[in-house]
Amino acid sequence: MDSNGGGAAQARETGTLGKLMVLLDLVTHADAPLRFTDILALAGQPRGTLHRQLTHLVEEGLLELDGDGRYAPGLRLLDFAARSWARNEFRLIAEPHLRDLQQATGETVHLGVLRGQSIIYLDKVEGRQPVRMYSQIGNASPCYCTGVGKAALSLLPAESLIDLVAGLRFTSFTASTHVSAETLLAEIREIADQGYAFDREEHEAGICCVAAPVWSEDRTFIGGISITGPAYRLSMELLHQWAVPVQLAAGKIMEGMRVRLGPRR
Amino acid sequence: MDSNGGGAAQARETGTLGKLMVLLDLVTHADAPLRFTDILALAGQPRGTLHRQLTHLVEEGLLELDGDGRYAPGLRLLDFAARSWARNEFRLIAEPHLRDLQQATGETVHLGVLRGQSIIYLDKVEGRQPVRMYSQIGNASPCYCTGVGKAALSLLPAESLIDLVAGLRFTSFTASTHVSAETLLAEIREIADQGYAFDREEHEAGICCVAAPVWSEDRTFIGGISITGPAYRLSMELLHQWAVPVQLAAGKIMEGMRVRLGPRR
DNA sequence: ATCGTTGTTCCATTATTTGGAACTTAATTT
DNA sequence: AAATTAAGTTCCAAATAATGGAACAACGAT
Repeated sequence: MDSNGGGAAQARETGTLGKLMVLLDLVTHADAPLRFTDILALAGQPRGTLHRQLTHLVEEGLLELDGDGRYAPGLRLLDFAARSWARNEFRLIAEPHLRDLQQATGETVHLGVLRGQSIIYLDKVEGRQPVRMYSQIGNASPCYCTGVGKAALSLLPAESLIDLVAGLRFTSFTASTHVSAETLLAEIREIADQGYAFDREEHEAGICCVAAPVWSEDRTFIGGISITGPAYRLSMELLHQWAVPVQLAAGKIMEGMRVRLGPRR
Repeated sequence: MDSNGGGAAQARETGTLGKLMVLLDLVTHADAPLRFTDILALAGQPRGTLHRQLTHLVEEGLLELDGDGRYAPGLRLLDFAARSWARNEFRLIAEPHLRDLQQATGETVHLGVLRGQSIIYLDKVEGRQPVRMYSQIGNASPCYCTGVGKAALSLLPAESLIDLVAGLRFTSFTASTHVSAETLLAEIREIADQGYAFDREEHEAGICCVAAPVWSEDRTFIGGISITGPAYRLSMELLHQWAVPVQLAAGKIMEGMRVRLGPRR
């Protein structure tokens, strides 16, 4: 369902916009279009206020209201996202290297960055597999149970890391998901030392990965890349072997960023 | 570039939100990240006001501010869009039929819906290449020079059509792009009669398509599906032949919507 | 027909946004 | 290095928009 996806409905200091974004979050996180009354219960606002807010969101195309009075996410969001994705510098620079890594290993390669407590997947390159689960791009996943997430956390300065981890609410997706700050922090330290991370079926049963951290010098992007696949095919031994190419690819991406953005930053 | 993309910066009656969305449009439509001063010039607002607005957008993750003080679209937009896309009922129902159509013809198949003056592409099924989300999905294209767009327009009641066309600003993308309301309206009438539309390299040189209109009974979705490909491979004769299967697929999608959403609407 | 539910509109009160100007910081020129 | 210009940030009284309670409509079910 919702997992913890980055702490949706916190009171932010962004005035009117913040309140509207909470609503947008509510509707986009729901499993199905919501009726006015459903939102009323969830948002806990006066009817008149909520009605106007929803109307504004609909007029702007951020939400859509169907013939049965149900609110769904608006398609304008797709337009915004398509632009945001097409032009993202980090992704553009990383793409060829992701492709190389996919070629070399034959498995699916991901690029993700840390935003708040979540990893947002920026790109994905997969083999010829007929199953197209390309919904992964744009998806937000928890940072504490994904390879890319833990790799990203290993880049944070001690204090930020403590703060972030303190705010996590752990959801146990599988038997091996971290459920305490202590064990997570211990693993993060280990990852920081060795320079790569594993996901041992911590987010999804049967799926594991090796990941390496990637960052831009201006710290706009703190993230990672990973090689992901089914556990029956990817032994821990194999994953250990792949740690090297993943780290190499990560290095090339960072080098690309330096060249692209200029040396002094 | 920008084409005309649906009339970005109109003064809407959505209060604070409308003003912020204009800014978001500005930044996402730009070809590169914008400096504060660039936005200041484009938006024509007092510095203090603009600064607070941008700060709010950044705090909400809708924009991002890099180390050089340049504003880029925020990654939270991707998260919203991924959800909005994954759950879209129209797309979910259409997908298997798009797949069938791709199999039958071997060419790329698109699903798009009308939003304002633009077609927003909701899905795309292509040959052996793995789909890259957002490569086309989510993109907004003009309605007057795409097969899906003209098919969608043919569904509008006379009055809405006139209004919409009256508001168009025609951009001549190729030699065959419609540049006047008269010729466009004439073709739309023809399309309404025959039930399918062509794009004869009107948006992009060398690319043509056949499209059929698709709509949901509650008129939440007014759109179309198309088979698209390079003109050297797709003769007009071939496109004429494909008009039948495209219309059949469109029919099945509409039938699927009826079943899914219930008969009385 | 009546009642309860759901959705919409209205308007005085309240809170937020506005925009001009003063201020700080960074970059460029002399 | 000092002076000058540009770029970015903060402040606050005035203008504007959001709020929320209540009254009003529309719809379904009994």
